[in-house]
Amino acid sequence: MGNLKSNRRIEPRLLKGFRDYPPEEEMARQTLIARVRSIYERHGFLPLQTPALEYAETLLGADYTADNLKDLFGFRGPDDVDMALRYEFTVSLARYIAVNPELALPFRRYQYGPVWRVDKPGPGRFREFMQCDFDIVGTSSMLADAEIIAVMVEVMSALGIRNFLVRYSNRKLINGLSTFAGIPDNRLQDVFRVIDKLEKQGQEAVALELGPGRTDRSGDKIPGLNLEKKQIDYLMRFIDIASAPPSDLLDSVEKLLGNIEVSRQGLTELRLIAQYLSRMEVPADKTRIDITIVRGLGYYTGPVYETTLLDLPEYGSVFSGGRYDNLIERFSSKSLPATGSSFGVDRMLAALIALNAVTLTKATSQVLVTAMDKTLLDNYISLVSEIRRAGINAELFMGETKNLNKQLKYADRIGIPLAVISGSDEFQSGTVTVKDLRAGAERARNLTDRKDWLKAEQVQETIDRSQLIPYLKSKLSG
RNA sequence: GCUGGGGUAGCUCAGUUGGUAUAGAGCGCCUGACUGUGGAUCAGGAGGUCGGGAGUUCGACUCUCCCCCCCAGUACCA
Repeated sequence: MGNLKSNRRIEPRLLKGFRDYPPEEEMARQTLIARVRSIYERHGFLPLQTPALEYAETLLGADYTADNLKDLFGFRGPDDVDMALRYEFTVSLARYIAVNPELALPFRRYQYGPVWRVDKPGPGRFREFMQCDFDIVGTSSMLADAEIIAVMVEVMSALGIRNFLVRYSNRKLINGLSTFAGIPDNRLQDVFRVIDKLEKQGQEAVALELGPGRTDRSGDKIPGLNLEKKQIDYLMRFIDIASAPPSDLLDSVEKLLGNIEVSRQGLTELRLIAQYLSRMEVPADKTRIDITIVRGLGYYTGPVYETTLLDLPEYGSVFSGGRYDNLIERFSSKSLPATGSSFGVDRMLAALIALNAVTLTKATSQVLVTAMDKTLLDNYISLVSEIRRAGINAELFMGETKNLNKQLKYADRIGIPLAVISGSDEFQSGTVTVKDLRAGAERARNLTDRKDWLKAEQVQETIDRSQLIPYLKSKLSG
């Protein structure tokens, strides 16, 4: 078994929509996650992890078919079980809550990790990607929704993003409007899906999709919902109100929908959230009610939230969510209100990179101990150990070469800032040489002559061996 | 999924109407020089079955068909 030898060379390739996370990205991502976690935990959210694989029926509901299994990474696995990779965390959260009835409610939890979807990959869009959620389960209070929004604002700020806006609304506004306009409940989801395109496709396209449909730029036909003209007019009139000045936005909505019970309830909830946000001292310029926000997804029942980057509008919503009060109905007859929000880690990271809000580094070592003389190996080993004991990240060069040349090049390429050089000269005089590679790179910019470049003044110093640690520390803090 | 456009070295691309293309450039990479110093410079070098398969032809990177993959728009997004 396993010993069959084949000379076939395997092409090194990745599955469609999958990718590697190179060190510099992964380090930036871990920093991002650490910042986000600290905000979540400051608000009392607890970490929860759930398995990547779940029963197909857990993810899809009882009446899934083999066809449904193809819509996600689903398959018949070991023990003849139909299983699938999770495509989000919410269903797993619901399952967790359903099997842990003793859980103290409201339950605040956050979860991050990879999820998998069989989508067409695009720029910033993959089949395996990192998602980061946080939710409050077990309360209908608008206080929870306000807190979700407040956390979103804090997270964005903590990531170093200044120019963003969290907009929110309430689906109940349109729920009521639709009843009023005679749009059947089972079409509501479609209506939300179409209205969700407002930002990207514009009012005309939305009006067309609510009606007969339209043709996209490549000439492809997009079917419409075929609503009656009167119904479309109602919806478009509502959408028009969105451009009213914020001060009397809600009053305008009230004029149009104030006599519809559901809509009025939605209005009340929106006002409550705004009130709570202000009491929480969430910066007023970071949140705004925008009644065109609806979210395209099916399960939202009330307030919905979206975050846009004002400097990168093409990124769309980078952090969004809403209230979904039907959370565990798949697993229990009980109903459990919940609200939460999530962001795609990779997309957020891409945004941070685009905004220059992160620095990418390729090295974790701060010091490279070079090794040019085999007979001094013991010396090198104790040097690097000593540096590490002092709490400085360091590595000993382990390549095949003795060329100082190559060793410094190695350090330069991955961005290790300092190199410790210790040949026989230094060893005999009880000194070490420390080279500051960053200063060297800076200096090299204006030099074309190699002799000048080699002079190395202000770029390296030979110091007493006993002074090494303090010297390194002062270099690194400066 | 649908519509459209592409696939030539690791990357970006060039390659005249099918035959001096057993395929080139820049960047990158490797080796060496500059006597223990990353940059710059100079000199060498490795690397491609021209996405895969079938066909047309005396002959195909260049033409035809099928497949795969990539890009753009759009749909779906639980």
